[in-house]
Amino acid sequence: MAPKMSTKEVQKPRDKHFTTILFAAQEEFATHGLKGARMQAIADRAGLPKANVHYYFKTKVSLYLAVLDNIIATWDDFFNDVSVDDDPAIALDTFIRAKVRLSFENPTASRLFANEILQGAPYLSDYMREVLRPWVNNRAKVVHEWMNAGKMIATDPVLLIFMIWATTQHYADFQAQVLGILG
Amino acid sequence: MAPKMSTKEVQKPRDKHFTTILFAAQEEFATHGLKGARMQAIADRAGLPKANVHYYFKTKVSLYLAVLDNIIATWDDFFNDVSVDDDPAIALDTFIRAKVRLSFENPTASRLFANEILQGAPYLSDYMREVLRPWVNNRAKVVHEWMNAGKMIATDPVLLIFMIWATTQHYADFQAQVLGILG
DNA sequence: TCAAATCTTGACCATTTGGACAGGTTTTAT
DNA sequence: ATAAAACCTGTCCAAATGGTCAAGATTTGA
Repeated sequence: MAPKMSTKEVQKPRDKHFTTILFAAQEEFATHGLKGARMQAIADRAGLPKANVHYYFKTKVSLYLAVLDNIIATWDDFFNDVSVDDDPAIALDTFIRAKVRLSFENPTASRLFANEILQGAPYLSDYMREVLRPWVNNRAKVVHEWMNAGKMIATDPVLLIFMIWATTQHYADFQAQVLGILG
Repeated sequence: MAPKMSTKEVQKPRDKHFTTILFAAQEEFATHGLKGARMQAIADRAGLPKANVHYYFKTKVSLYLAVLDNIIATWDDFFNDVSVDDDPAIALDTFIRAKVRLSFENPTASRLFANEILQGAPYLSDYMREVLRPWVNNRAKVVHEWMNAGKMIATDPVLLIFMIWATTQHYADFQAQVLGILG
């Protein structure tokens, strides 16, 4: 897979196009999915000849993986923002705010991630099992403490997290629908 | 566009394949979108030769439109289930139950519809403006009455409807994620 | 019964698409 | 300065894809 962009590195001027392509690909994949995306369309979005895109990313799948990798890196940073040792109220508040901010700042990434999951996460199954699942269980523990302290009505913590996730995700994903109906 | 399947008609035995293809296409389009869907894959799902699919639906776009049309017909029935004159509590309850039921009974349709909206609803814009928007405003009125009666905390009724929509939609759309994380 | 209408499908075609590649240009290191 | 490394891109190609078609099979109606 392509060089990691996740942790900030001294970015050689020549790598400029690398980032450009990554973003162009993110939009194309988010709109049309892996199969629907066209390398030519990605090249056009990036303002580069198609052959140049292929210089940076050998195949369409490797480009797709690089985009996913990039998104996950962003989200990892966000996941680490909240600690289990925090006050439950603060942790939950931080979670909601961070999720809303991410969904609005980078709706394309949210959409692409959603699309991948809608297909059964074929390229993310390992990540799902090893990273996302433990993280949710970890967050759920915090919520559970909160309930035990009598600070909120008892309910399934995991389901609560999913409800928050769903609501914020929805606003990122359904911009067009919301705008169309709310005017 | 192809013959309406929405309202039940006496279904000639020869139209059997018509429905089969419609369902196969719904799944393929829901998974891969319009561009990503392959006519051959739809034919395979339907257990028919590709040429036979083209006999019933001239082009991929016309098949896509027929699928959308079919989904909208189902949802229209559901929209009409709730009346403005109902007691607000009952209306809201009915809305939630109907939406949850629909999302679970036919998650593929929900997903396909979501996918279409994610791309700015290019094939649904008229429907969005003329049907979906007035309907939401209509539902919002019911919720508003409820608030005025002091039966619930005051908030934006339209936003409330979207929150309900988002939560139920999410469970339909993200089956894979939920299963992967909840086990 | 039998001809018209409808349905079925293998074979085929034009276009699109992902990707290879050679030859050229620019940057980097010494 | 200069050679090696990295980058750029026009051109090409094999495979995939949406769609056509003609010839045959089946159903329908009178």
